[in-house]
Amino acid sequence: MNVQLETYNSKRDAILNSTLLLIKEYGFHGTPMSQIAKHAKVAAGTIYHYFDSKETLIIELYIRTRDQLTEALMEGYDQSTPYKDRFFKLMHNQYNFYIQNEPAMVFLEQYVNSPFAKNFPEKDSILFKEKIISFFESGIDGGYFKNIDPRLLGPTIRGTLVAAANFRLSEQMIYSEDDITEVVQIVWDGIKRQ
Amino acid sequence: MNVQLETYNSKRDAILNSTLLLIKEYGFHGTPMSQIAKHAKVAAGTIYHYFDSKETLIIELYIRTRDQLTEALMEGYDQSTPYKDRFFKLMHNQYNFYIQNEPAMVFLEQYVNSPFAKNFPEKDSILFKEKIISFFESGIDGGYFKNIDPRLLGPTIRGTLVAAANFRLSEQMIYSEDDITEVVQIVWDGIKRQ
DNA sequence: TGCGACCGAATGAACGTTCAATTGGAAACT
DNA sequence: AGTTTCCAATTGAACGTTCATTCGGTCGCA
Repeated sequence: MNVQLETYNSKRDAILNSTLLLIKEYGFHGTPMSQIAKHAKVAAGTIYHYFDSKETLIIELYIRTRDQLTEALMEGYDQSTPYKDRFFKLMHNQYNFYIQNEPAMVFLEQYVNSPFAKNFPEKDSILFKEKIISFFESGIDGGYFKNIDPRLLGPTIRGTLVAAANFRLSEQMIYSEDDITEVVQIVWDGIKRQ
Repeated sequence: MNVQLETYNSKRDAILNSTLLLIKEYGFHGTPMSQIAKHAKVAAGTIYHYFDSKETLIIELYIRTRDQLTEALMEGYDQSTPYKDRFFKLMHNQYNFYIQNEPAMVFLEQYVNSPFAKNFPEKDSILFKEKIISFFESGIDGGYFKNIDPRLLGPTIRGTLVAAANFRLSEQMIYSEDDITEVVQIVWDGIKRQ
């Protein structure tokens, strides 16, 4: 049953995976549908069985990738642990996701800076954003953070983690838990109440 | 003489300016040469009098924009003032540049995440990067900063400032000097020796 | 008169998308 | 159980459009 479901989706997934890899390598405009088809080992027409157009293909790839990031973020989240531990856990998860999924990180960064992002309202992820924002708000209310607009915190943290992950990856460094902690410490020290 | 020089370059500049604005709006693949020509009020063929191809046009636009950022960064830099003041001055300048040149910021962000950046060696700007890195090194040696790999500091700071500038701009906020200082303070507190 | 700046229609390649045809496998029927 | 029916999945050649680039020609100035 599960196997059947996977079989059913296998081509769709292959198309999405190929799109992710090729876009990381050649960018949006540098990856024709024909190349995606070839890489995914399907015919060009097959892509249009699963996606209306190249644009919706990319938007659906964004949704899938963003959801993967969300899931990775939440892994091991434990409401009962101290706030600072939860914060560090979230940061570690995010940084690890970037390091372990370079194509996903590159794609997300390209996407958010592209016109696609403007033309596509985020819909359901708004709920997630509100969860994150309320998490920051409780950090401010609890006296852990400076009194910063909580909507500013998300992008700021993302900016730092992405920059650090990019650097680690481009330098081909073997990363360790110490590395990660060093970067997360920069974020924490930056926004914590002094 | 200067006037003649400006006249000589006016179409070239118009092409570069139009490219910047259109790419911010529609992205790389969304701005055809014909549209650039129309916006710059020149014929399509004229672009090829100044640039070999669309790719070199974009690369030269990157060089010009990056040099504008560099110049803005260095404005009012005074070697004789205290280190912390110089650091804050640099951060203010960078943040102000982003806020006041949104198309430039968006373009730079798109560019660094695009395949162009990989295929084009940076050449001369390496000198500038080394200046920045040695500035950070002296911050570490002087005991102001944590002992972080100085090559990590540049991108990390850029990530924070870009994220903050993006947020300010997207929220249509009137920004004030206090705003800027708040963001710079996050950067400073993050990397300073505790 | 010569030359660089400039024009814009023409060119041809590349691309996203379509579609008529084929396959395969599951239900419906005998 | 075998046969037919049916439709979703898949194919890849073909289509029409878009786009970067070219090129023959005009203009204006030295």
